[in-house]
Formats: sequence, structure tokens, C-alpha cells
Amino acid sequence: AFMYNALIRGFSNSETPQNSISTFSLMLNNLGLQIDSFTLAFSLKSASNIPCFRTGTQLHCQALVRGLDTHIFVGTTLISMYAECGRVEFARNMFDEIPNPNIVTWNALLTAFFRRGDAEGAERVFSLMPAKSLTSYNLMLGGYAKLGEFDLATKVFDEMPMKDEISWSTMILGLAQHGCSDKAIRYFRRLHEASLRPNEVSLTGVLSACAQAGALEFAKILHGFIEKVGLIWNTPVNNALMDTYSKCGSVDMARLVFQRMPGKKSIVSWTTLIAGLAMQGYGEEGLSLFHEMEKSGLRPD
RNA sequence: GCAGUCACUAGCGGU
Repeated sequence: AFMYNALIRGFSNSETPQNSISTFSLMLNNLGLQIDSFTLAFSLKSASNIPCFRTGTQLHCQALVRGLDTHIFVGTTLISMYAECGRVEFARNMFDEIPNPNIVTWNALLTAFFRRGDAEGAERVFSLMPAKSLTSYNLMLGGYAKLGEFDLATKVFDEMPMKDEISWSTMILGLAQHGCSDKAIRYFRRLHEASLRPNEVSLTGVLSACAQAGALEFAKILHGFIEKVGLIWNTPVNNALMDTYSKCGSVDMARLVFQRMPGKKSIVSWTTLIAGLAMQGYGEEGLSLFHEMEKSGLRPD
């Protein structure tokens, strides 16, 4: 069972979480292996990642008959699963079933309220929490930022007892996604001045801000930084860099980044460059790149 | 008998 649990867990974070569910039913129906709390937690995570409410409910039943539904890990994953499947009421009822919720369980409930954009519900949960972790603050920050409530987000950011790289990248990304590119760049500078190392997510955020603002010079500085710290191996960062160069009108640099990408090119890498070429009037080159992509074995989405 | 799986938060492309 240990081995199968590892398999299910591996699939749950893959592109094809359905494989976890197949493995689960293989274990249960064909091999007659014992299902434990790990099996259920990992399988439920797959149900969230698909997401599939039906599968999630069936797994809930399997947990129920074994008395594992209120197991702290399984119960917490059930809350997340219902939230991901858009059933916040189910998530909430599940929370009430768990006898000794811990911080992670409370955080899962917070996430559930923000999933449907219910900031007031989340605030109630936050105020009821017997203890809060950094993740709890990051959740409030991210929830407000996603809703564009930057006064509230800034208040959380300024008042939280500590900050980690997630706090910073959440803020930068939230600002960038709401078109506040100047502020996003300002937070990125603050992060850098605080001698904290910007991570890959802050970089995609600030790059997207540069793309909006047409800040080509700053993008070049960021490019240098990315090479220096070795983030050139990170595909999403490279993709964001290409997109920024394209949108700033420097499709030559975008092409160069693409050609020199050391890491694996994803479907997004190709699409970003093709769109950039098309946008700048290099339609033919874009088309031939499209055919090259098909030859390389990737299928367009 | 013991140990081993560890649940909640942020990211890129017509979006």
C-alpha cells in the first residue's frame, strides 16, 4: 500500500491527476489493498486538482465507512476539495465535523471563503481563529489582492507579524494583475532593497508589470538579474521575459531568449513567441515557428 | 515493536 500511495501522490501533482483515481480504484477493487488516511488524502487532492465533485464525494464516502473522514489530514483535504469544486457550503459543513481543527484546517476554510470571493466570510473566519500562521496572513493578503481591495491588502501587508517571499510575491503579482504596474514595480524595488532575494514568482509579476508599462529598460535590468541568479532555468520566468520583450516592441530580444532557453520549452513558451511575432508583424515567421512546434511533438492547445 | 508517505497560501501565453 505504501508504494501505491506514493504513486497516487505523484499523479496528484501531475498533468493527469485522473491517474490517481484509477490507481485508487485498482487498489480497492482489483488488488484488495487496505486504504488508509494517506491514500485518501492524496486521492482527494487529485479530485481537487481535476477538479471533480463526483469523484470527491465518492472518496468522501470511502472515508466515511472507514471512520477516516474526521482524521485531521483527510478532513482538511476534504474541505479543500469541496472548495475547489465550488461547494463552499459543503466545505463549511465539513469543517464543523472535525473535532479538533488545527491551523491548517482553519486555513483551508479561509481559502474556501475566498474561493467564492466572500471577503466578509473570510474575515469572520480569520477573527475566530484561535491561532494564526504566516499562511493565514498570506491568505488574507492574497484574497484581498485578488479582489482588487488594495487598501485592505496593504493593511494586512503592513501589519502582519512577519513576511516571507510568498507575501511579497502575492502583493507584487496582485498589483500587476490589476494593472497597477507602477506600484508593482515599486514593491519589487522595496523587496530588493530589503536585501531579500526576489523569487521566480515576484519576477513573473514584475515582468508582467513591465510589459504593461512598456518599461523596456527596467526589463533589461531584470533580464541581467535573472541570468545572474540562475532563474534562466525557470520556464515560466523565461516565458514572462519573452512576453515582456515582445510587448515592449523588442521581438528580437524575445526571439533570442527563446533560442537560448536552457530549460524545457513549454507550450506557453511557443505560444508567447508566436503571438509576439504575429503582434509585431512577423506573421510568416510566426507561422513557420508554429509548424516547428508541431514537429517538436507538442500539440497546440 | 519501531520507522518511513505529510493536509492549507503566490506565478507565465489570443485570457
